[in-house]
Amino acid sequence: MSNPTIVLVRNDLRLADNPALLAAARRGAPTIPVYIYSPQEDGDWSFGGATKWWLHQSLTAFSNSLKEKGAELLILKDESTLDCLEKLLKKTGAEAVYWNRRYEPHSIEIDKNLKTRLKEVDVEVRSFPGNLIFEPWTISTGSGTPYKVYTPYWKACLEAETPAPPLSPPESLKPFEGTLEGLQIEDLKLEPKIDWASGMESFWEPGESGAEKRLRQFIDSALFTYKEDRNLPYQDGVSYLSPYLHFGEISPRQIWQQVKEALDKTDSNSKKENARVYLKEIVWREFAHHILYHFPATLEEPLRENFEKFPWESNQKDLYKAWCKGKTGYPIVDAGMRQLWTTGWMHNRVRMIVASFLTKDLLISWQDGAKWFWDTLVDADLASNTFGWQWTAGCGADAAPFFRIFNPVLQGKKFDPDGTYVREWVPELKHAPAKWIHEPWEASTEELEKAGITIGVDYPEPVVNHGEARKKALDIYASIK
DNA sequence: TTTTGAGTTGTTCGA
DNA sequence: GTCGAACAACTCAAA
Repeated sequence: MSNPTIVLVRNDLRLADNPALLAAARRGAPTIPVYIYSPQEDGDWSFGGATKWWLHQSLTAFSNSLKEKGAELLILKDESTLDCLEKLLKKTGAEAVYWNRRYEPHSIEIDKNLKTRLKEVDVEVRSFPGNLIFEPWTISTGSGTPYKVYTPYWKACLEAETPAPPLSPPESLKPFEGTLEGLQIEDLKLEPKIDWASGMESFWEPGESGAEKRLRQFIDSALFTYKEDRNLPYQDGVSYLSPYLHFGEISPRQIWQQVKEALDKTDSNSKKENARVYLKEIVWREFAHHILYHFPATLEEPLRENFEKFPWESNQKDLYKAWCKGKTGYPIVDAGMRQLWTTGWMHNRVRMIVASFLTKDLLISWQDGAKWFWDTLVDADLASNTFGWQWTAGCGADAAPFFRIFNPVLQGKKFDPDGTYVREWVPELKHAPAKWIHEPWEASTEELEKAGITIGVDYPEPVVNHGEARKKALDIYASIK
């Protein structure tokens, strides 16, 4: 068994709980882990700027950890993964190709094709489940259809077979002795030309060890207060694991196991409840993948058909721009959009607020919102992004009832009562008192002057009147029923 | 096939 | 200031 094993590396940039890599190690032959960069194959969904930045850091980290195990990460670039792989097979005499499964429609297409073609030339091809806890086709309703409502889906997951415990990292990988001409990670040109990433660098540590640290930190300091604190954007009440999960620097099974252990160890019912709320969030990610797998058209189209005729505003470029740049005049919305722009991430509570504002106050399509998030989020994930946007717009699975329109002022007062979050991201309002920081247009001229703010000069006027916008949205929603 | 109960994350109005 | 009800049906999942 000396002919090498190729391991296709994708969004599974970790040594631990990596079934394909472990299987390659166990096969005993030299292992060639290869990352093939082929943006053309992703079509409309090629990597956004923030994703590229993260990927660059993460490939570097993964390449180093592979080295410690004895293997070299080969970096290649090609318009076709298949062509690239065929050349590599020829060059190396490899007889097996392993990978961990992907679940996005176009990824499935590519991987299916790879499998067929490679089998035709007698290569041993194996794909493994590693990036989800529950394979999307294993959870179904009593009548065999996919779930469209979360609660029964969650119950079905709990009743399904207990998730297998995560796998250990391979002890060592046998190196491939020949020479292979690969690219340097720098050659992929993933890093931005102009240096806009400094905000991200100070906030994030991409890579498997960064992921482990985050999880430990979260379990030690925030898991048991998660239920309430996850809603407060000025606090570290959330896990910050989304980008690590997206790139597979940690697996959901690893998270599940460690959180479950912490949950089982405590006797406090309240702590158990808090941990359970977090596990439910991990399963929301599974649900988003379940929906995209069974309804691939939801990438572009609403799951609920009556929304196909929704008259989204398509000529409001100025409003869209104001939203993107965080200049809507609604402080909590602007704070969120600027946090996103600076760090590549936004607190989930605020994601709901800005998404509700775009789709219901500005009546701009969820697709436009999803595109912006895709380009700016470091955790941009096709399944979660699509699902989240459809959910807020009211056209997705288990979606919010149409009359649930977030009031950006109330949300601000409720979840950022002192204005700490707003002051951090909207420095123009730094000296605004908590009393009116979420509605600066209500302040008197004296108060504004005292805080050094002139509305319309230092900080924008509200781009729409929320009360009126709400009424308009309700009318339209009523008309598409 | 029909029936029944239930459905993440809100807001507003009126007492 | 606080509280409960109304919002408007509809679709899903299971019995």
